[in-house]
Amino acid sequence: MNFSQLELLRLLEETDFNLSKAAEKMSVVQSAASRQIQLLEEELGSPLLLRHGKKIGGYTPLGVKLMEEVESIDLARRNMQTIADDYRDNRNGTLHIATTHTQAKYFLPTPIRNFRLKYPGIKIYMVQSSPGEIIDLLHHHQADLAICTEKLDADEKLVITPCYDWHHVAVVPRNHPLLEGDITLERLASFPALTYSPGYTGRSNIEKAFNSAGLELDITLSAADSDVIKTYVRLGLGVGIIASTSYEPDNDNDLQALDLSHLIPRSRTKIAYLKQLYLPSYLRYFIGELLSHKMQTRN
Amino acid sequence: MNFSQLELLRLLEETDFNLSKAAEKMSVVQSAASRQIQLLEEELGSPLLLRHGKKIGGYTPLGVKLMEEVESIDLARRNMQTIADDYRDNRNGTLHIATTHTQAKYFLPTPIRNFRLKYPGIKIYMVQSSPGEIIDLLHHHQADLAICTEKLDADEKLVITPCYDWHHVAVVPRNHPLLEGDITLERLASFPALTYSPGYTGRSNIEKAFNSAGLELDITLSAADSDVIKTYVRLGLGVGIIASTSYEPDNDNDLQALDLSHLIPRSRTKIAYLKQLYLPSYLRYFIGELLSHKMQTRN
DNA sequence: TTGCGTTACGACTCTCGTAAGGATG
DNA sequence: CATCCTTACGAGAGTCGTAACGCAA
Repeated sequence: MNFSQLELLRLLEETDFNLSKAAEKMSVVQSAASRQIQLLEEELGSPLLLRHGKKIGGYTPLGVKLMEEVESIDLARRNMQTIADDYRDNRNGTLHIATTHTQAKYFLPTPIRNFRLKYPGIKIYMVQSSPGEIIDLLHHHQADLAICTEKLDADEKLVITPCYDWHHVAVVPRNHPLLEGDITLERLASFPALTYSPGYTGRSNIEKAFNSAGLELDITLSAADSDVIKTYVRLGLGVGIIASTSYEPDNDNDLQALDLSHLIPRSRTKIAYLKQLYLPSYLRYFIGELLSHKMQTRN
Repeated sequence: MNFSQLELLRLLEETDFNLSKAAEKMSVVQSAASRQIQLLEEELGSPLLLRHGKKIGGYTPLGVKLMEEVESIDLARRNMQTIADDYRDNRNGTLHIATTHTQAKYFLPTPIRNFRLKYPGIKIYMVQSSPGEIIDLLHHHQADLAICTEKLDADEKLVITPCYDWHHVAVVPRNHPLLEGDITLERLASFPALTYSPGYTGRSNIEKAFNSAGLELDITLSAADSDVIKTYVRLGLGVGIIASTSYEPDNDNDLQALDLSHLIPRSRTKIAYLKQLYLPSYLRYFIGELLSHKMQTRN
């Protein structure tokens, strides 16, 4: 048994059990990969892969059980490298952040600027994606840190820390009829609405609010990103419902924002990382920056 | 990085950082071991071992950090082997039990007999030792399961399950003056006592009882084992204080047992195993036997 | 026929063991 | 001077890549 064999076994899952592709990811030829898998199966005394004819269909039940241990070994090995790298020179390294548009554009700029001042040598990779995929990226070691609002519920493999709370605002062009009179869910529901796609940035809380009031929101346009929503609000398509943090008075002074915190439950943006993952010093620092920045966030 | 290098690094700790001995345990020559350690250090980019001249003094701080991950890898690899073996044939295997004399002689015979009926192919190795050493055996993977009363307190690496409760009895030859009148701590303390060595079989509870009563017990003889104590009680050296389970009416009818459950706190015998360790099916069965047998244990 | 996994075999790389060297107490 | 770690080098084991084969859609 050796690390390459286990890595290969792990890569099979990511490649839909295509040995050729897994071999390529390991920079070896198929035949070598085939042989290594066979050696591992021979050593353990039972087949680990289901073979339909000459096609690999998946793990055997034994294989599935073993994969838990393989994951654990893989993680520990990554940690060893991380620890050693961090020890040798904690000013270099990489930081892979997975987050949504809203966080990337409106929350992260300041923490990242502060972080760069202290760790200019760290290369930052930011992946923007949907909350569901962000979680996947964490689990597949393609991101060190996730920052988002939705889909971060109890997950025993993750450490999840609340970062900051925020609420939604309605944005409308100046002189919009909504601006006259009190804001209620009923009045909001009487206009066409523009807001986030399902699964993004507190969309679930918006639905919760209208559903429990027995109202249905007429959503004309769903987008993953506040800027798209604002653009179409400017075109007069309806009332935008976005995160308060996404309304920038300086740039958005042609729009007016209306506090909805009394109508729609507040949302909580969280930070998540793998529980067993070793955090190098710069990553701990960055998390500290995120958590301290939340204090200054307007509510 | 490969498993042998990590195993070698781990063995250094067990051999007082004697590379020659560690190499021997791996069945390789010193020079090969030396080279492998160097390759690992080179790969990680920093020294892992403190070298005083040409002598290895211990791990570097980096080395210490890495050892946690090495332990984790080692455990997962053992688990893989166990899982595969268990899957291929769960009727063969080995069961390493670490326990004390008292459990081995008076508690385990029945569960082990029952276990053998179901799993005749499993080789049972029983190590008798002191509670402190029993814990060590678990941590060093030299025992799968520990059964004892003392020293099994909260340990985050262990799963500890209560097995059965018992109390102490005083044993004396027939016609001993202690037999006339009520049993009190004071009267007990007035005779020379024979009981377990410190750290064995509820000795801590015995001390607790006498200490909190402000009494000092005159312990003439301490032994690790109930049979030795009974032997000297028969010679008239004094009053024996042993586990109730160690008094066998059939064999010990020349002695009389006096219940001390109202004087000395009850003791609890526990089962422990490593939290991260995979338990093969026969081991889970054996634990089940232990836990169900406790029901039948006389109190 | 193309794609994918397995088998066969020669070339190469890597690790081991032997043996000599050097440091420490 | 005995113990222990390191260095040097040749022999051997193990892995890889090329190439041919087998099976399925």
